[in-house]
Amino acid sequence: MLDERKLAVLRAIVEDYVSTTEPVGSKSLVDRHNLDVSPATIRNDMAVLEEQGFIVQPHTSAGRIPTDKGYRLFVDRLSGVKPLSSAERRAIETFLAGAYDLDDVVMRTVRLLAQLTRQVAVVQYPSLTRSSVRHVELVPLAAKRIMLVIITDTGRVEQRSMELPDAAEEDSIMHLRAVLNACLDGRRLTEVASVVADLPELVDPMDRPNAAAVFSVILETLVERTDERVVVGGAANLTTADFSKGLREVLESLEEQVVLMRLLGESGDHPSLTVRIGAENPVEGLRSTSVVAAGYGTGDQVLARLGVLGPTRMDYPTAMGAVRAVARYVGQILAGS
Amino acid sequence: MLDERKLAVLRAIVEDYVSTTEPVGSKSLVDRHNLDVSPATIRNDMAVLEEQGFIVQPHTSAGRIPTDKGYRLFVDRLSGVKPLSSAERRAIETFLAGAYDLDDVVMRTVRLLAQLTRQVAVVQYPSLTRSSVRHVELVPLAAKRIMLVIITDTGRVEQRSMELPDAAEEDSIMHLRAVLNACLDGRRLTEVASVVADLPELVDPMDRPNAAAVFSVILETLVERTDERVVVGGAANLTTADFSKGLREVLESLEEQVVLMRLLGESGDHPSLTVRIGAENPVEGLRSTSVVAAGYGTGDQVLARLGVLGPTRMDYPTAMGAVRAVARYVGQILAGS
DNA sequence: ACTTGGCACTCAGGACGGTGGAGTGCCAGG
DNA sequence: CCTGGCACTCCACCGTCCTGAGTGCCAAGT
Repeated sequence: MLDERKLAVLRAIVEDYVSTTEPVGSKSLVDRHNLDVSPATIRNDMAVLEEQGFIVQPHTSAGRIPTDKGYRLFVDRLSGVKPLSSAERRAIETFLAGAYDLDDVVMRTVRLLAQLTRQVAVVQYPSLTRSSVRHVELVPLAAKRIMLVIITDTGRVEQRSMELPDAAEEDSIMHLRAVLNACLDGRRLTEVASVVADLPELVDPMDRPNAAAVFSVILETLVERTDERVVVGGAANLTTADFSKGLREVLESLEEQVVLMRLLGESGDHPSLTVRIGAENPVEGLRSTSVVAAGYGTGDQVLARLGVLGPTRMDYPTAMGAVRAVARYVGQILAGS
Repeated sequence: MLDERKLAVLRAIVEDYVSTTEPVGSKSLVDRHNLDVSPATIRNDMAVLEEQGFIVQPHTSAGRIPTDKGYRLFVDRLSGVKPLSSAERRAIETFLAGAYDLDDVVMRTVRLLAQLTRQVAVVQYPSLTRSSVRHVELVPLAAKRIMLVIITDTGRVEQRSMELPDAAEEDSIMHLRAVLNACLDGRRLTEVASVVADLPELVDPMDRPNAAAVFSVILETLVERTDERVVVGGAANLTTADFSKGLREVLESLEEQVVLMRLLGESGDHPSLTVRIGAENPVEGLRSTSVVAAGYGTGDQVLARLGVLGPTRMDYPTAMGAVRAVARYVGQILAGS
């Protein structure tokens, strides 16, 4: 149905349109790429491609531009993942190696991705539900007020200050802390709920009310709160691509955590590259953008996802290369700390 | 030099221009506001105002628009701070009251400000240098690796994972932790440097190398690192105001922490409202924007600053009202937690 | 059965020119 | 010092024309 040349034509159209931002016509195609046929032939091919829905013309007698479906075919069958230059690889390594903090890693990653791809970068913090507890700390702040700090093996630190029902002695808080650490240390967060249910028995009856309060906050923080943090960077890159009035819509979407999560793909269990093009996108208002995302993690374990967002007219091979490479390096960094 | 009426004219011009985005002429001025004079008179006044540099015409025979100097005069002498409606006050209260976390407070504040003013909101985290230590926690992660967590009285939690020179027993870490808390608890961060200098003597000689490492990281984190965190929200509001191509520049500036700090005003010791108009702005690239900022804190203590950023053509009275009100409420919330 | 050159056709976008209207500056008279 | 009148300026808008890039189709060639 689509012979070899027609595919080549589609590829050429995508490439040209991405680099020039202008509808591409049969003439300019033949001399830019060395297709050994005449413009007329190309026109026939283009007519077919258009009929099949891979390209359209913005108006009669203008060049063609790819449709979402066209990009999809391009990504699936016509283009590979462009590997980074060695200079870029080194840049990534040195840039990420300097980080000393989970926050810092995430921040640097966002900047890096944005700079590498000249698109908007989106990085999700290592998922809470996939990490395990490394330490629980209770810090007395006032008579009836403590701060709860939970540290995970991925380096995430969740903190929450809370009111206690009863005034508590330093001792009883320390005891509670010991119990918590003994029972929760090393547990996957998904197990926490069941473990916590059994805890009250281990606590001095006097302290039960306080303990119960703490337990419920722990559950709230670790289990119920799905709020996975997401960081965005490089929004300035949106100005290059003219979304005309849609820009506002895009910027607004980027400020909503929930939207960003859906964007990266809630499933996200496999580390491979995911590409969502235009209307494939689950988010209303980002229907004119594409997302290239990948999971990252330590070893085989996928902790979270990261990616870039840009206009559907995006340099997919490069974006995919950058996302994949960065995801790998971030995984290494996290594994090593 | 500028009589009463000329000032009224300037005020009217600013108000009209802000609300319509269009140059305002003598005719439309007289019937919109009830100045009891003829357009011709107004024209004379406008000629004077223009000569003095308060207004300009974009081109001959168009209306006038205010200059930075004009806005400055408007803010200083012609407009008060518009108090919020009671509905807005209630909205602020309920919205902020729901926060359970410093992070949460900051995030909510940003959203609130952005929504209230329809501008870009900028909120700085409570300054480290102005807070005091409430607790220091050392969490063993591996044989030679610990996580250092510092909690301040403003609710900020700074964390940092670090490598130790020697493997350390749980005991010696707990001891170090006790020493640190005994000596640092309640200290202003500015005092930390001198206190830490005396610490090594209190530590078992065996543990000195590890202790030294920890101390130096504490200093790095609390003292040397000026990196005050700043959060931005409502960037989508920039699209309404047409900066044309300057938009990219503005967005880029907003992604740089350092720039944002300078924007809010590094001085920032007084809690009162600060307005920076156009070229008054210290930041290259934000010369076409204005910033309305205020300090916030608990009681008389200024912890940090927050504000909004928008085009010079901005509704100053409203923005000032919102910023002032939000700053106060945030102070209250922080004081109460 | 493709490919090719030729040809007529379409249409967005830039250049040109005219017009209307909002706004101005200036002046002479109240 | 204010005011009405008047001539002037120039942007924004509108229709027109024109050009060029690009197309679809067809008939001829391989």
